[in-house]
Amino acid sequence: MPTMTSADLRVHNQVRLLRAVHDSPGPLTRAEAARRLDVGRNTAAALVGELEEAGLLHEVPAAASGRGRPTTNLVPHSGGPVVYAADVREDSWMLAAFGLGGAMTELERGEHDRTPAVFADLRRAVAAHATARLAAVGLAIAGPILDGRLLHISHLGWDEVDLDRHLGSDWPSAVAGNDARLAGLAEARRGVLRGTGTAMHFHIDFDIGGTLLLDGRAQPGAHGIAGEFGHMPLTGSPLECMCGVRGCWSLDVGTNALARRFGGEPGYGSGRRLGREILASAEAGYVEAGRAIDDNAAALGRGLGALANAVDPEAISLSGLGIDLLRLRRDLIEAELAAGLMAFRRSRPPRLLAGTVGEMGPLRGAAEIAWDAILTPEWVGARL
Amino acid sequence: MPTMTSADLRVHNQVRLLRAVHDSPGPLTRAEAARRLDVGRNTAAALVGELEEAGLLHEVPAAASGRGRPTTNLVPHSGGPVVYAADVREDSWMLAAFGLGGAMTELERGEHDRTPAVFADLRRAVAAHATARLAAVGLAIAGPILDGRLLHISHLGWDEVDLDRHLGSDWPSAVAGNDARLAGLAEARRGVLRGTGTAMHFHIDFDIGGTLLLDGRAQPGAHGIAGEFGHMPLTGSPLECMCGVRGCWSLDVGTNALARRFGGEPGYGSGRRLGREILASAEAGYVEAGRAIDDNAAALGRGLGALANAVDPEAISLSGLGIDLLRLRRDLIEAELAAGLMAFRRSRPPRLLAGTVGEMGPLRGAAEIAWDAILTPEWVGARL
DNA sequence: GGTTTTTGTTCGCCTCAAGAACTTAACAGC
DNA sequence: GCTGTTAAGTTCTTGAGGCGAACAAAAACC
Repeated sequence: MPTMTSADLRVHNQVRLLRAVHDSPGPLTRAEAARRLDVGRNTAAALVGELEEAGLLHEVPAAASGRGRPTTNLVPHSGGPVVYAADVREDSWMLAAFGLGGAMTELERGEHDRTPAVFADLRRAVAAHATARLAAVGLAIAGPILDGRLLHISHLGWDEVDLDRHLGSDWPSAVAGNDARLAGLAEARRGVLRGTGTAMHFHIDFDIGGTLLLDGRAQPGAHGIAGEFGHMPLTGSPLECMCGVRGCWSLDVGTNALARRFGGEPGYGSGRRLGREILASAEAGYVEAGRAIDDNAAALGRGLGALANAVDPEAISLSGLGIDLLRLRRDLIEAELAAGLMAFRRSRPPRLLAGTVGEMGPLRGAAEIAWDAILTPEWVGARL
Repeated sequence: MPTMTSADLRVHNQVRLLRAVHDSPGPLTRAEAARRLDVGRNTAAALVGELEEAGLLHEVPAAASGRGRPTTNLVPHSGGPVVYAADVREDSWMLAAFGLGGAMTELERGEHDRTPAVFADLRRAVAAHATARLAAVGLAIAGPILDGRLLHISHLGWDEVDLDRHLGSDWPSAVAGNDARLAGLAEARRGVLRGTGTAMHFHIDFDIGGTLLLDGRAQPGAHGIAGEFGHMPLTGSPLECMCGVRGCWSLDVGTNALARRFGGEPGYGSGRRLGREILASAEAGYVEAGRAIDDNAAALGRGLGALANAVDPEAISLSGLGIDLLRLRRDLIEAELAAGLMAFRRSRPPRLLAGTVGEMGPLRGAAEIAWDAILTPEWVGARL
């Protein structure tokens, strides 16, 4: 609970108003905003007026809907702040701009050579698209980020890659997060998990990453490296994992597990490709491939059940391969999930949902954490 | 972010002041409170004055400490609100009163016959000690509580015991929580986890219960039944658990696991007694007992490592048998914990701490949730 | 006994949101 | 096409909150 004086109230309510605009799925009218914030029409007028003055919001006449005097829609200011978000994957990257409300404009994308040189590319790209309007940069990275700085991505051979060193400090407040966590955040803010209290999201690719979502916030943990659910021994694999632990859940779920089964080489690239082929074979009816998919789905469900005992989520959403598994073997996943649930919980299992944000999940999540850095009393207050 | 008007500011700051008094480890002076809340001395005077008026706080002259005009200590009002907290265990119960700041007064305790009739006893006890000052009741129960109402305690044969039915509704705002969760909350508020951001607590008794603590709040999950970490298959046990799942961590950790090893009957009572005897034997140097303790400790550490990968806690505290295991085999627990951690995390393992609140942890935690129900703008505002 | 330090107290100032009363701009019905 | 209804916008007054400045009080220090 922060200190607050009557003067701080204005900024407090202005932030609430901006958040309402940002979070609103559709266009938000001034009258509706007043209702949502539970302030009078007069107060809303004052708030909006000052935000317009500060170049943070713009009013445009709204199409009349029904009786009554028509109102205005609250839209981003043409000169207002934007955030850039980048998604750095194992072999490619992408940079996009996001306005208030979440409108995306792709800026640039590229491949990279699997060395930290990608961050130099990114830096160049941000500089190339620099604007005075740029207010924050959000980064999604396919690996754990310790204390917001140090990357440890074993399959790329990145051992203690220092983000600060590679990115420099010429950007306004850069914030970074794990891709799976940010994908989950995107689902919680703009996808299928919107409005949930306690939820989990899992992105299934060559392995599993995930996050715990509480009231629309993705939990980072003490050092920003929470969410490695894939590296818990939930399904009894006897193998040793690249992470240094034996028996990880990820050894049984994801495209690496599929590839390994057919003698393919597990790995982020080849494993993923082979895994996709196996998925296609299974869909085409090949029995062996189908069995592999079954085992993958079963292991997924079993692990989710175990986690549900600990977390008691209202809903669990999946992305990546998880969406395919859900499409092909939902019954199996749900059966195994139930088998992993303590008996008394089986009458109220968590809802199991396919993510709706899509491939851009990490990017959208990165935009959200960047906006979170902006939509604070401090930043808005300084902007006037 | 709640709506706030200038009139709400008063209550907001009054709640902050009461919380500061409640959370302060030692006596809190008015001057120090003003600094902590970051309000002026004049404002603090006004806040305290109104709270004294409302019978929520009392000022007593403070012993002068160093230079300067002496100030007053903020202490509970002699007619102010108290909360009652009850701890209902498998065969006994206890009721106590807690004042603002956490001062405890035991009211009554008793055995029970392992049927829900205990709640009638409890109801009688609360009625017997009824006061106009009673503002809320907190309940710690040794089992999961679904949606704050339905108990499912398999080893007692309680299947869908409805708390509301057994307790009636003649109490002011009763809140209930799982005992392990509340023990963790007590550590986070008044024990070894005070001040942590992301932390976990585990109470090890005949099995394992726990909770995730974020900024001093114990996470309840969607239905209030989060925290059953003991019912995840973290250590590869082949056995079937009473909870209905195979391979639970709890099958390898806790007094039941010790008892089972020596052919004893697992169970909350006998298992616990036998487990304690084995612990004593191990301390006395008996080799077989020592091995059993070793295995228990190793399984504990291994599970904690797995969970730390997912949660990234800054600290993990233990209570119950966990304190003994930590005392006897900390090295083993830490080694196994490290082995379960992803390699890159091993340089920053979570701090592993023995809880300091003690046996009354669940009771103190129950008092905390009861006070949480009181120290809100709504309640304080209504009280004037 | 004077000085320093810390705190309590009083008073004027500025800001905020609320509420009431009024105005404006659409739609609906005849 | 006119009038009534409905929902918003606008204006002004009002009460409350916290702050800062100036002053008073009560202890310790020298």
